[in-house]
Order: sequence, then structure tokens, then C-alpha cells
Amino acid sequence: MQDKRSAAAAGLLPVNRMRSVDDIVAQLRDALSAGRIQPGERLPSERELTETFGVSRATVREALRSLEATGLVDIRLGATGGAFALTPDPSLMGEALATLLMFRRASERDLAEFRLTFEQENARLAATRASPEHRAQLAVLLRRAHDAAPGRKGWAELENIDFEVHQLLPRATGNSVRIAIAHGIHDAVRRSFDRIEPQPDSPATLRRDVVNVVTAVLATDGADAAKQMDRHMRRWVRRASD
Amino acid sequence: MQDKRSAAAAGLLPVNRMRSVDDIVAQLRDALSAGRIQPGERLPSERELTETFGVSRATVREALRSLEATGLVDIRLGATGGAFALTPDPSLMGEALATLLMFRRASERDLAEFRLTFEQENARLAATRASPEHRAQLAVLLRRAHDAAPGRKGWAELENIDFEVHQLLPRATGNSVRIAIAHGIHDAVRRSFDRIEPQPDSPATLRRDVVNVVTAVLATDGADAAKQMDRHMRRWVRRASD
DNA sequence: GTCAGGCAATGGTCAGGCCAATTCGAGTTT
DNA sequence: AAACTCGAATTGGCCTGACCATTGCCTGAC
Repeated sequence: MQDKRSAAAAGLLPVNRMRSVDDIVAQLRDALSAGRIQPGERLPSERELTETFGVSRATVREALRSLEATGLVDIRLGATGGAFALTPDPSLMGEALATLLMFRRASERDLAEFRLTFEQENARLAATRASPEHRAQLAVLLRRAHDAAPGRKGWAELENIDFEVHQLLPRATGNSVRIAIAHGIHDAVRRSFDRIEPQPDSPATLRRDVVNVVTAVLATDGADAAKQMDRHMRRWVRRASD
Repeated sequence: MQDKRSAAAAGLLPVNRMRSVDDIVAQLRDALSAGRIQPGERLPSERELTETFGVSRATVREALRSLEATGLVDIRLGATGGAFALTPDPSLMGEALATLLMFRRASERDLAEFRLTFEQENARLAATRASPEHRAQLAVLLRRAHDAAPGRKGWAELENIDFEVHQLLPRATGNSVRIAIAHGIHDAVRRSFDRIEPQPDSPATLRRDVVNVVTAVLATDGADAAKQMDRHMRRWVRRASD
């Protein structure tokens, strides 16, 4: 007791609570993030790791379970099984955000508010940067939007198109941060807002919004793309906060 | 292969691979998200769960480790220890984002570009929404910025203040999505930009930037806050892309 | 050539134990 | 009475050593 107090008074270490399982997790994490273990590659078997780290298999397994839970490895069964390094997937963030939303109802509004500027900026940047391939994909979506049946029939199709546009624009910006965030956001949106009933006039409005946004992007008119996206998102926010 | 394909075609189940540890994790997750176990509450001890679920302690521990890794429980040691339900924190998503950015080697340019609008919007929203407590904290930072020594001496202090401002503003917006993203972004920034050499005139400039931003926020002038933040970030982007 | 059966490697789980940290209270000292 | 000491009791951390289930591969019979 006294030692602890005097040590604290001296500003020394706040107790080196080191579970060996945390140590192992940290080491494996490092090896993964540093690329010493490449995505897809198999980690040593549990029994090997047991010897490598000098701990019991139970501890190794706890560490692997931890990595599995955070989406860093995939554990497969059988003779050629084992823990395989996973390419960190943007859906990681989707899961985390979804968990967040599950526990905090208020977050739906927050999500909407964030998207308001985020998607707008995606549209602006995409307009000036989209590669020919991305433009081609946008053109296809534009065509599909035009062809979508009016009324309730085309609602699902238009929703899909809308979703794909929101997926595609961040990719078109070429900004990996935006891509990652968009993936997480849209994952969460899909889960939270799955059941939004179409308003009577929604299909037509949605089609017009999508067409306007994509057209502006294809015209490389960043300012207009941002403006159209802003309109579109404001409508969405209004619907979402009902 | 063929069985798998035909089964998929028939829309059958993708094989019910059920590890008991997954079952336990699912059950505890449910209990947590449904509020049957309240945040802060202690889960039954490992030995109790062993009997409840009819599995060994090793399996229970793996399940708890999984919950711990996903940020749902906090495991404490000692006589009154155990697994305690955690309030899902925006930092959950922050961690996920940080992991993602680390593994994806998000370019510094991408990060900077995203922050340009993100931080700007944080400043704008914080200006109109910051609670009295947040304003008080901002006032403290403002004072510290004023008092910081000039020249190289004050550089570290000013950097800290700058960092804290960028942490505090998203909190002040009250938007959990922004808080979460800020968490991940700043984590990543800290790792990537650890070594930026101070330019000869940087300390004074940095101080002025911080003072301008915070002052505008405290004056509830959203437009000015956004503008000042934009200036500040553009300077940062320029430094970062050298 | 094909097919069945066994072998080996791997993860999944179990049982039972000991250790370390932490709390709390009974007993002791001041 | 207050403060202090020390040891039970509880809890997580970790270990040993086993057995089972799944999966891939090889071998031998047909």
C-alpha cells in the first residue's frame, strides 16, 4: 500500500497491469498492421503460438477471439483451418456505428445531420474527379433512373439506385477516408432506416433528385452537384426525423 | 460445391455452424442491447455463467473476451470485479475507423482533405450549440493559448491546445456521429503526423488560428467560426502536404 | 480411374486446478 | 474510540492435459 502511494506521488508508472492476453493481442495486431502478416495469410496454429508466446493454449485462444471480434482475423475449422489475416473491411465501421445507433436512439438525427454536409462534399469532389469508369457507372444509374417505373412499382428500384449513387460518389472522389466513412454510414443507414414508407409523391421526387445530382456530377459542375445533393439530403433529413 | 450451390439456389440455410461461444456472445449481446443488463451493472461471475450456460469456464471466458474486444463490457479484477456492462461509446466507432485508416494506409492528403470540411462544420455547429460546460472548457483553452510562451518553447503547448480544441469542438456539437469520427480521425492523425517540424513562424500563426477559432465559437458566430477554421485547416493541409 | 477408409492437423470444448488482485471484516494495537 | 494489521473470501488470469469434430489428403482396394 505504502509503496503504491509513494510511487504514485513520485509520478511513477500507474501500475503496469499487463494481462498476457493483451500483450499477445497487441503483438499480433502489430504484425498485422505492419504487414508482417499479409491479408489472407494464415497465422501460426494455436499450438504453435502457444510455444511462440510461452503461454497456454487457452490464453492464445482468448487473444484470437479478441482479434476475431474486432474483425482482424477469420477463424476457420478443419485441417487447413486456422486464423487468417483479414483485410480490414469498411463494414467494421458499419458494425460499430450500428451498435452505437442501437443503443442511442438520438443518433439517427445525428447521422442525418452529418450526411448533410458529407454527401454534399462527396458530390462536389466527385464532379471534378470522377474517372471515366466511375462516370460510366453513373451514366448507367442515370439511365436506370429514367427507365424506372413511376408510382409504387418503381419505388424499390429508385431506392436501390439512390443507394448506389451514394455508394459510388465517395468512390469517385478517390478519397479513401471518404470511402471508408461512407461505407460505414451506409451500412448503418440500411439497418436503421430500412422501413421508410414511400410518401405519395416520393418516387417522382426521388427520381428527380437522383437525376439532378448525377447529371450535375457528369457535367463536372461541382457547385451544382453540391447544391443538388444538398436539396436531396434535406428532403431525406426531413423524412428521417418524422 | 454442387451441394452448396444447389442449397443456395433453394434459398436454404448457409449451414448452421454454431459455436457455443458464439451463442453465448449473442445471448449476452441481446441482454445488453435490450437493456436487461443495464450499463454499469455487473454481469454474473464467470463461474456463475458456467452453470447458467452449461459450458466450461474457458468458453465463458472466450465469450467475455469477445464482448470486451467489441467494447460492450469492461472486465475488472478482484473481489468486487467482474464484467461490467459498458455504455456504448462513440470511441467504439472511432477505434474501428482508426483501425481502418491504419490498415488502408489512408494517405495524408485524403485525411487532410476530409478534415477540411469536417472540422469546419464542427466549428460552425459548435458555435451555436456548445453547452455552458463546453464553453467553459473552450475559455480555459483560450486562456492557455494566450499564456503560451512564444517561440519554440510554446510550440508543444500550442500543439496540445490545438489538439484539444479539435477534440472538444465535435463534442460541443453534441452529434455522436461527429464525435465518433473525430475520435478515429484524430487517432490516425496523431499516428501519422507525429513529426511535423515547427516552421519558423508557426507558433505565432498557430496561436492566432486557435484564438480566432475559439473566439468565434464563444461568440456563437457560426459563420465566422467556420471561416476561421477553414483558414486554419488550409494552413495545416499545406504543411501536411509538403 | 474411382471410391472408401483411415490418418493427421486444426479448432472447439471440457475438467480441475493454482495464482494474483481486491475487498472486507475480525481482531489487535494505539 | 480510532487506526491499523492480517487473513478469509471472491473474482478474474492462467495453466495442464485431455477428448471431440471438422476437414483435407493420402493410401489402398476395387
